[in-house]
Amino acid sequence: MNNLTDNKENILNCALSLFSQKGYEAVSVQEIVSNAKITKPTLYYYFKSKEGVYDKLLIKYYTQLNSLIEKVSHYSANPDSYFEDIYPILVNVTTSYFTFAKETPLFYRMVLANQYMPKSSSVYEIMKKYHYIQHDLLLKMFYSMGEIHTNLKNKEQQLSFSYLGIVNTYIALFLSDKVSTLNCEKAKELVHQFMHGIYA
Amino acid sequence: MNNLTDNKENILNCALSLFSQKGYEAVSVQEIVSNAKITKPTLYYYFKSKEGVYDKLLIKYYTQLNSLIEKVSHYSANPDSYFEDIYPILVNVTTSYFTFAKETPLFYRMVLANQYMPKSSSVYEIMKKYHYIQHDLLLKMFYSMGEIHTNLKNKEQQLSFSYLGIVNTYIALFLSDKVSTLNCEKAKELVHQFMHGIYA
DNA sequence: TTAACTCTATACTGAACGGTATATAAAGTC
DNA sequence: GACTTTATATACCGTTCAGTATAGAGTTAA
Repeated sequence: MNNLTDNKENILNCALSLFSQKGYEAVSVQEIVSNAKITKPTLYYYFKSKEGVYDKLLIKYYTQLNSLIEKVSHYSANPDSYFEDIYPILVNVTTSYFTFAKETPLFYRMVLANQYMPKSSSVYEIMKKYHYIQHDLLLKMFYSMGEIHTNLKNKEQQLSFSYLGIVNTYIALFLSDKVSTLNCEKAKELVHQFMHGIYA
Repeated sequence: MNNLTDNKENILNCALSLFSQKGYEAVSVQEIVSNAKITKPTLYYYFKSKEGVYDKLLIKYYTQLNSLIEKVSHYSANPDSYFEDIYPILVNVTTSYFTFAKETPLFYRMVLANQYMPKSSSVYEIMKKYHYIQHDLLLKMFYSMGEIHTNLKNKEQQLSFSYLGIVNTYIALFLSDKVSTLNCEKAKELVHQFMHGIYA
């Protein structure tokens, strides 16, 4: 194997699978290279360290996720039209999350695990750089909504976190095979529940 | 140190702190015994293995959490009285979670991390025995509610998970010092939002 | 052909890992 | 006090850990 792209990608794919299944700490470099069918110095040649592998892996996937959320989370107010105001934005954001999770289930398992990663974990600081960008985007979005909708004012943070909390539980259910679909209908359902409560 | 209870408790306390901060895999037995100021054979005398420490730790705390939730999660219907039906049950359950998290913040950080623990983690099977009991209790509660309130019917699972998702995000915010209080008012606020949506 | 650069390997490093063998100290019982 | 049981230690075990030194293969340009 002498192709730069193939080797890097191969290593990242093996690392993704292993980190996703067992967590970073429990996966050894030896295990990654065994799965990738290369030797350790090759991995170190490309990535310098185990953490280097982790860093590049997170850059690769979080960049995608964050771009996706960045693209759909801009709130432009239409307070007089329910179907052109908060509702469609949240449906779009939710659908984007669902789409991403369906396309990259292994990575999304890592995203879920990262949500509550212990702060003294050896890779917390690396993870932090990428993971919380989406939080900022969502928070920004809710602050925009709070400017127009006064009953959201001063609740932006908890709404933003609650919303993401619900999205993540839906995705976790899907990834656990407890829910068979994650589509636009599900997104609408989720947003409807979030916006209007359990009776609606 | 020759007191059985003191040594066991001491070891468990050190393990709790370390597991909470760094995750099980990243904490070595040497580190635990150094913190506990004992030697390894002493730990092995009481707990047989590193996993034994983990198991006993989880039994100690999950038993408390699960009992607490068991006690307050029984739904007895009062559909004609809002303040004697779903609302107060959910407030009580939420308050119980808050109380537990405030009393045992270190352990609750572990609970949060356990929520999305990778399935091939070496301690997933141990954790699973204790962690999901609360899920079952909540699910059972929501099924009871769904028998009386037909608009909850067929949504029990996602409501149950969504509810816990929100509770956990509130607690996570508190544990991250992003929210200064977790009291009965906060619980009411959470339940109100959950039941009635973001505008209410 | 040679030199330089890129890529991949074998063999190795010292430290750390979970756990163990054995001796001894401390506590309990008769 | 003698004996038994419980509790704690020193020293050790084989394996695994992340990472490294060095050699060699392949490619390219002069």
